[in-house]
Amino acid sequence: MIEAELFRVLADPTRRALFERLVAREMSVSDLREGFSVSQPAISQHLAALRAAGLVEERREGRFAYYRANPEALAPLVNWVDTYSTFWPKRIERLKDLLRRMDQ
Amino acid sequence: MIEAELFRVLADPTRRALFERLVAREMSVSDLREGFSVSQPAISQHLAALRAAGLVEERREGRFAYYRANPEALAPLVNWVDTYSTFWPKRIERLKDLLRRMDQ
DNA sequence: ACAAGATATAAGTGTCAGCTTATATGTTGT
DNA sequence: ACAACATATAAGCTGACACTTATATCTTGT
Repeated sequence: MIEAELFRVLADPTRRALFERLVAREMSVSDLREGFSVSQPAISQHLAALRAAGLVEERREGRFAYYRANPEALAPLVNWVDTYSTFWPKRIERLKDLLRRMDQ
Repeated sequence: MIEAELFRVLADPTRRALFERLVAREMSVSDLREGFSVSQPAISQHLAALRAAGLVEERREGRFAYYRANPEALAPLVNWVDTYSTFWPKRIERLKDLLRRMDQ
């Protein structure tokens, strides 16, 4: 049942987009605001939700707050998906492609 | 963006539980009702949502409706999870090992 | 034909999540 | 010290959604 919070938190598109951007690189709240049409408090609230789920971590530096993704927190979701995605062959091919792309 | 509907539909715990039971085996709506505290219409509504997302399929037989899971519909979710959990270094190694073993 | 059964749809309701504006808290530079 | 800045928190509003009961639709057995 541990995946419940992850599903709930990641169900929101804005929150998913924030997480995705933070996987690429660490960013401040102001950085994150760019490209989103919501207010700064909304961003902060989403970050708090992601943080409560362990999906992002915060590093404070003066008046700035830098956030970065913690993909390991996806583990329960990965487990769930692995359990129920029984169509392995295609998935293996996709994983190979993915790893090839990342090796460069 | 294709994973959006999957996240939304699977965010509901009751719906996830229904899907999980239907992965194990095909069941009628009445069968599914057992173990849940919600009404029959609620079950039907959840099944309709799962069906719209392609996560379950229906087979009619007389006055019965038999549902079964279609795990392949998880593909976009699997893809998303793989994309972002691959940034988890240990998972990369695990996946590489897995693929090496499967190449033989 | 009709009653009982299985499921779906309709309509209404309450709750909650995400949004907003306003404000608080803490920090930096002058 | 104070103004500007970066972020967080508070409070209130609104829409979406999961639920309910009531009813419709279709099927089966007598």
